[in-house]
Amino acid sequence: MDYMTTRAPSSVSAPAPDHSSELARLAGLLADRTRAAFCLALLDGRAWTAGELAAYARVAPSSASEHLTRLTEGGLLVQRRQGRHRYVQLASPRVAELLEVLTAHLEPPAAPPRGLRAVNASAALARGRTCYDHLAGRLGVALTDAMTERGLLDQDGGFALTGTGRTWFADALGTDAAALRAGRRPTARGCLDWTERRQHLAGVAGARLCAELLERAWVRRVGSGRAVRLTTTGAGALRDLLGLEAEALL
Amino acid sequence: MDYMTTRAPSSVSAPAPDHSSELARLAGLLADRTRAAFCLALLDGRAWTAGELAAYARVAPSSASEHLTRLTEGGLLVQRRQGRHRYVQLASPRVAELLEVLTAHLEPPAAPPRGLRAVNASAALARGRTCYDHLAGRLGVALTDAMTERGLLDQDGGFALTGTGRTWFADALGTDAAALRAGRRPTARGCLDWTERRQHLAGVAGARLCAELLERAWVRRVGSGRAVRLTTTGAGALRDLLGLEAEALL
DNA sequence: GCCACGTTTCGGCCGACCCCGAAACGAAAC
DNA sequence: GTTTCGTTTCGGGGTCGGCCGAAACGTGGC
Repeated sequence: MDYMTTRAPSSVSAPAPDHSSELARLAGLLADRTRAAFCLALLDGRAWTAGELAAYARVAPSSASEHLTRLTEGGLLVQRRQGRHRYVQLASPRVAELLEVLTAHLEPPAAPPRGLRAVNASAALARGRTCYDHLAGRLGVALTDAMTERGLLDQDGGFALTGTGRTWFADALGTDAAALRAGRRPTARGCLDWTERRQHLAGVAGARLCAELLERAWVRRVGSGRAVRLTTTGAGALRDLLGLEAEALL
Repeated sequence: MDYMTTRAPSSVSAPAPDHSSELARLAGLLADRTRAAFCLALLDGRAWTAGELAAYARVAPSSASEHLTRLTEGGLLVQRRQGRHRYVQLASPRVAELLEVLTAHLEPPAAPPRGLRAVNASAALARGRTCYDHLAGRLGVALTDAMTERGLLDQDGGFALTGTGRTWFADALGTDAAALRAGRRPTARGCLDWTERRQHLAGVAGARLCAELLERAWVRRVGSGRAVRLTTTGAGALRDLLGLEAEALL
């Protein structure tokens, strides 16, 4: 095996032990159409049953079961057994972020939706939806823009909540600064919106905002999917709080 | 959480056309030990020849060639043919970011380096190195910390350059605000350092900082790898500019 | 022109793994 | 108890893709 000893970039240290194997293993979890479909579906932040995912991805329940075991043992999903159901969910916001970064590298969607039902569904998703645990779609981007205009967010030098942004979270939403710095998760970060091709607010702040708006019924889930919709009271409240004119999102 | 008790996701639209196939295809590019090793090696930001990578990953040149073709056609690498050499490089900062996010999810390295040469090499890397086009290791983290203490960076509400940070870049480094907002690449973002387990400065600002320090010979590459080292003039200059006490990094 | 050498193409071998259906398991419903 | 139904395990078939060596290609050096 002479090629092993041929003129190598000799001083370039060892090939990072099995860092490469680890990376390959992680990527391999997503390197299958069915498993990728599972993860993208789970990106809505909710827990799905094994059967639901099997039907969604159009594979036999047995295949779905094996895939879920792999994804769980690989650390991407967590599961909870309840009666005769197996519920799975993304393991953490970090996994959601990983999926976001990967999908941001994909080609823009080529095929427009076909059929009336599909058109309606995709229109609802484009208007507003959850992205793991924060808000996305036109609603998410509009909120992010309004916060930026008000000086609550800084998108100019990166992506961060400003000082006034932190006091706004405390005063308007009752989320104080300590709650915004929970664990290692970043307080605020941008998440690329795949319908708007713009950034919207993610991180702890994005999650708190989403939870609070749902709690106050300013935003409501529509259907059983991840689509959400602004309520009329929500529109009024957000106009007061952020100067957001959002009639188009009702 | 009530959303966990769901029914069949019948109305949850189509399984996102072949978004899942696309994701699987992308992940598949990295789902191989050899290709992953190539990409991690290329994360130093430089161009490698096919033969160098083959020797590095300990595979036959023929195998390396096929892998490189796949990675290039998959969009992760770009190549340039020069004489009888084929130089490859990461396709963009976005690819570097993708690799960073993925490696951040890996287990912390289990095996400590063995052998004197390996220990020296890994010590040099831990002290300072390039991470694609910006600085990492203790040097990168120390710079980031100093900038944060001086109020040039905001790591509290996310990760962003402050107003004073932008003027600092203009005054101290001659990089004006326009140059910091080049294209869609974020001005500043955090990049998780895999030796320090802390964030260091990446994005356009991180790249400009690294380029400028190399240009002024405040930092110099050591060996042929990605390790870098602070020079004595550099230590003095950075003490003046940032109050950075960095004798340990010389 | 001829050789050296980095790279590529091709054929063949082999292991990994994705799919399914059949059967078993276990919890809930009756 | 029996039935129903979601899930899991197992075996088998087929494909995909990794690896290599041998030979061809093409550039640069002599």
